[in-house]
This record gives sequence, C-alpha cells and structure tokens, in this order.
Amino acid sequence: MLELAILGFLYEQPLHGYELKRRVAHLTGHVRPIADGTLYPAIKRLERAGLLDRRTEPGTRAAPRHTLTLTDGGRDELLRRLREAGDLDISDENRWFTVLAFLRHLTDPAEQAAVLRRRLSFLEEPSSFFYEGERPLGAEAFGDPFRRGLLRIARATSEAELGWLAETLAGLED
Amino acid sequence: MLELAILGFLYEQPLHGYELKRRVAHLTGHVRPIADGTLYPAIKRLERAGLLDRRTEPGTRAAPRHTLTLTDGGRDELLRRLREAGDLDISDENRWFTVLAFLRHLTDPAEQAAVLRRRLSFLEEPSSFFYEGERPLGAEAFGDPFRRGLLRIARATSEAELGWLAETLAGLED
DNA sequence: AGACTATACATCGGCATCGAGGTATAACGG
DNA sequence: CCGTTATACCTCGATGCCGATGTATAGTCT
Repeated sequence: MLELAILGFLYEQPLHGYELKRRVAHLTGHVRPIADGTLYPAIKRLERAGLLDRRTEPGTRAAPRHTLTLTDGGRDELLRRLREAGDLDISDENRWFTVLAFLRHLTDPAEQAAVLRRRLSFLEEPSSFFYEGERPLGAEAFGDPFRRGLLRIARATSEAELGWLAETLAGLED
Repeated sequence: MLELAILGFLYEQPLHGYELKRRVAHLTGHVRPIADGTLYPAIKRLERAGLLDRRTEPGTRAAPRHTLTLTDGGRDELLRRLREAGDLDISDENRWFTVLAFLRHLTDPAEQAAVLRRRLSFLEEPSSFFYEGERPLGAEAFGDPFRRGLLRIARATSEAELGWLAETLAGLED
C-alpha cells in the first residue's frame, strides 16, 4: 500500500521523503500519520529495486533533503501494479483508496474500467455484518446503537460508491 | 485487530475457529477473508496468554472442532482493550469498525461515550486528500473521475458517521 | 546565549498478517 | 467405490508496518 502510494505521488512530480510523508498521511481522507520507520525503509526498498533515484539537495529550512524521482522502471512498475492489483488491493478499504487515487495514470479507459469492475463485483457480493447461525441480521435485529451505527455508516459508504461506480463505468465504456 | 475481533465474538458465545473465521470475514461490511495463517496463530497467542480455553469436540460434519471459550481474564482483556483503545484503533477504518462492533460490551455509557468522542475529535481534524503546496484541493480541482469518486465516497462516509456520532453521543450523555 | 520547535533522515526490534503448503474427516454425486 | 467438495485445523517463511530511539540543522522565542 505504502509503496503504491509512493510510486503514485512520485509519478506526478519529484518529492522528498518528508513531503511524501505528509501526502501519504492525508491519502485516506483524514490524517493517518505514517511512521518514519515505515516510510524510509520503503523508500530504500524502491531505490534498491531501481524504481527511483535520489538526489541530495540542501534543505530549505533544515537538514538536507533527498529529492526522489521515479525512474522509467518505476513508472512502468506503478502502471503494472495498478493494472494487476492484488485481491487485497480491491477488497481492503485503505488499499483500494490508494489504487483509486492513482488510477488516472492508467491512461487506457478499458484498463481503468477493468479495475473498477473488479471492485464492483466485490461490492456486489451479498454480505451482512453479523449472523445468527445462517441468517444475516439487519440493523433492526440488535438494539445497541453501535452496531446500528456500523450498518448505517457501511450502507452510506456502499451506496455512494456503487452510485459513483455505475456512473463512472458508463462514462468509461462510451 | 484480529485479536480484538476474536475476543469480541467469544465474549458473546463460545465458538470454534472455523466459525470465527466466517464472522471475522464479514465484520468489515463485506466479505474480506482472513487467512488461516493469520487466524490460528492468533488463537494460539490468546490461548497461551490465558485469555481463552479450548475444548475439543467431535465435528458435526467433519474434523473435530476446538470450541473456544473466553476465560475471566479474556473477558477483562476485551473490556480493557475497548476502554484503552490505541490511536490506531481510532483512526484506522478497519480497526475502528472492530471496536465499534463490540463497544456494546463496555456497559458504562460514560466509557462508551469517551471512546466515541475520541473518534469524533479524530474526524473533526480538518483534512483534505490532496495538496498543491499548502492549499488543499477540493473535488473540483482535478478533472479525473477517480479522485472525484474518492472524495465523494469519503464525504458520504464522513457525513453518515458524524451524524450518527452526534445522535449517539447525545443519547449516551442523558 | 540558550532552549525549543520544526524540518529531515535513519535504524532496529518486534509483531501481525499473508500466502502457500499440508493433514484429516464427512458427505455427496457419478 | 472413487473423486470432489466442504469442513476443520495447523505450520512456516516472507514481508510490511509500528514504535522507540537517535542524529542533525535552521529558525524562533526569550
């Protein structure tokens, strides 16, 4: 997830680590800080794999910055990861949002639509939060406000996404 | 996250591993299978920590089941983890939903409200997905449908949750 | 002058998770 | 009667992430 986000942001413009940290933290829709101990090793991994170059520059305000630029291999790798997204990238909320954020770089509308369709079929699998044996329980079935909230939030999200998916797929398939 | 879910489900009734797997998979609002290699080691960890007991029973349809029951220590531990949720439990979508699913077990309304308020203040931190330098970008600022979708979905979720939080906190504080 | 804060990068231990593989039993269809 | 499927559990290696800790610099406050 982090690696995808790094590749995605650098696809748009060179950035240094600290700025990447800020952008990745905002990616989920609210601030969810990512640990230094997560970011810098990830950068190193991508660098060792030849996906990005590092250029040291004097810092504007403090310590020297390492400006990171995607190599051609890095650009290809981003596109490959978007095209061939893993199942977890489709089903996990955080990962999916990351894919979505950079899907515009996959210039072929057919390829974009293919990814969206995978998400759609994932969302269309009928499912419920809680079961009593085999029978799924609706919000009505339990009196506590917390599980009712869970269902209410999940439904709002799901409706918004399904609506958007339908519209967008129709647009891409023209 | 997984451990919390296991403790939460077992708080309600004894279950065997396979059934836990099914329930945890549905917890996020849609089916997100959890790997065997994640579940069974987690059960072992909790067992070694004295939080649950295992009772082998002949399987109804197949191999023998290990029915799992929370010990008193396990019940305490669930309540403690709910009360003293980590920052990541509040900010990470998956973890937060797990907390929410079992918050009803924390019988004191004041304690429940305290957890909800932490989530509320997290959601109220102003934040935007993407930045151009210092200036946050709204959905209008970029033409691609994918980031527009991202914002649309995130807003729907956020509104639903904030509405529910306000109502529920008002109810709990009576 | 000294303290503090924000910027900027890095390492390390620990741990939760995935993914692939394996074992075994019971029921069902051909 | 044999293969397949669903049930049920387990192990192991690899990996990605967290959290703590450390270093250094530039600007700001007092």
